Amino acid sequence: MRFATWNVNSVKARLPRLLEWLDTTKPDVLCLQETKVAEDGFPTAEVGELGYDVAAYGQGRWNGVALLSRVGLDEVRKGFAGEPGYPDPEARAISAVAGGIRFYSIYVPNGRTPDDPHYTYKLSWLSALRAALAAEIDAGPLVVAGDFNVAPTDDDVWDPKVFIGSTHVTPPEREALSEIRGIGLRDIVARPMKGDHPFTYWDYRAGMFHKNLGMRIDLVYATGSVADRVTDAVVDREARKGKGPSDHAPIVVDLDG
DNA sequence: ATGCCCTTTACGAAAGGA
Repeated sequence: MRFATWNVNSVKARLPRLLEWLDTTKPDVLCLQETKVAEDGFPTAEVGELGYDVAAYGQGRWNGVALLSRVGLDEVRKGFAGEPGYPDPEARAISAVAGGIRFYSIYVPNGRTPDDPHYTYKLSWLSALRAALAAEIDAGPLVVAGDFNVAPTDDDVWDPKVFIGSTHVTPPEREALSEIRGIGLRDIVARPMKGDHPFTYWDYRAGMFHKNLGMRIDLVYATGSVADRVTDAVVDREARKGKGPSDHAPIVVDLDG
């Protein structure tokens, strides 16, 4: 089984690239973030022609998550129990069972700056996610994948000095991720196609991608029942090249069986 | 070369991203 996660930064703007990527990479399950469309605007028919079922959760202009699967999609849930909003609910989490695994596609709030109310919201959201996951960690195999908007360690940013005083690297954010792992989830670290750091995001500006100045903020957390089956995990930086890419690259994970 | 910000709504410009 092959699954993947990808922040596409608008599924409409990325549709030609998404379809080409699906056709060549052929994941069984794909977790999408920042789709930026309401459910009725999702290109369900287009991905359906490639054999994928869709579960989408969107609100239009911002956010938006989805799951694509060609091995079934059951027990779809939009959001999670106790999920905070700002103050209204935002489309940042969707989960469903596919191929015997419950997959979460999540888009963690950005936080903006450490003194911004959105930062408090980010920490609350991560805490609520941990609680929701803890309640079902024993229910079966689980994968939580997506844009966590946190670089777990200083090795996960291209220059830690640049990020002093910024979000994505603060101790409370990193502790929130550690607490999520603490309920029984393992970080499936992908191998980079280039360099020593499996970065998944590179700013569009200033040739950051071409200098490989990125961040590892897209993550795959999985229960041991899934992690023990991993045969390969890679950041597909090919998908970040060329004309009209997302600013994030997909992570592709292969499982035995 | 992989190449120097993008997407949304809305029709100009502002917001958000990380």
